Amino acid sequence: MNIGDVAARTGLPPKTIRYYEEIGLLKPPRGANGYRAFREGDMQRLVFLGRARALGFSIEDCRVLLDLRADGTRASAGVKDVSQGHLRRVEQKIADLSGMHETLSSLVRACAGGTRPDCPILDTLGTGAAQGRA
Amino acid sequence: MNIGDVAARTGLPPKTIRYYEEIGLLKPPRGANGYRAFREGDMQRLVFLGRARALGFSIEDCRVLLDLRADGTRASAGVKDVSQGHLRRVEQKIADLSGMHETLSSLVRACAGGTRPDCPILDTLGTGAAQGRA
DNA sequence: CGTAGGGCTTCCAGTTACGGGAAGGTCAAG
DNA sequence: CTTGACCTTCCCGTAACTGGAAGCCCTACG
Repeated sequence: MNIGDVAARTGLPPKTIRYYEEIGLLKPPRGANGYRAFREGDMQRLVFLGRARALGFSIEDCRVLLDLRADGTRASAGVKDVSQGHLRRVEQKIADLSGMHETLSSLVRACAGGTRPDCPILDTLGTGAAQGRA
Repeated sequence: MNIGDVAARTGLPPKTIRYYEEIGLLKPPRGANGYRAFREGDMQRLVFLGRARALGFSIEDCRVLLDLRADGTRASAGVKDVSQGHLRRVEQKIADLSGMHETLSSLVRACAGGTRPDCPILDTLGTGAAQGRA
């Protein structure tokens, strides 16, 4: 299978697939013409990568997960560790963004938005750091 | 004031301050020795930048906000536009991350985590895409 | 007065995970 | 045999810095 077919089937752009090969996530053999000749197993790895990336796993996490999958034995513990670590980072990010969201939405609500020269948003960013929580 | 003092007072690392100058966000004059000589106004811009960045505004957003602030007249409308745009992007990000969080936490819950060779996380990532929502 | 230290300067490279685009080989169809 | 779609590699650009090297400057101490 050529890269175009694999791209169509996995939903991953050819550029991304080449990149994954470049960083060693898969090693499709080459045909006589120099084209990558993807096997079924390469496709499976790419599907795996696409799903893991969609869940926000980093490339390095994906590398570890692929190794654990290939390992076969004692996979669960490692996989769960990696996933929990990622889950915690996601939770932290959500918390950070929620904090920003709260402040931002209160600022936007407080701003009249017309042609008035005084803007509570600029005031808050520029001078005293006080800001209401609603 | 030298860059070290400014860094201490604004909480921004010297590297970051130099970077902000490099991309044109401020232009502190130089002393005879080549050192940056920060004025009060430079400090104020940096404080502004620090707060805006902490709220997640992009550098380009910050540039616009600083311009609007310097402009003086008709600031509110533009500032509100920029802030609302940013707020929407933050909301989108939270939504994306919440989706990941839901799937991830259900997967982690489903994984026994011991030395068992079968792992529902690997199974979900590797084969059929079905996954319970709780 | 010499030197040791800390602070300042610039420049270069690396980070994450690709995307855009150029230059050029290959393949199937008409 | 040419055309057009596909493939290849290579290099640059992204956001917002951070780390580190090489080298100048300034203050203080003995």
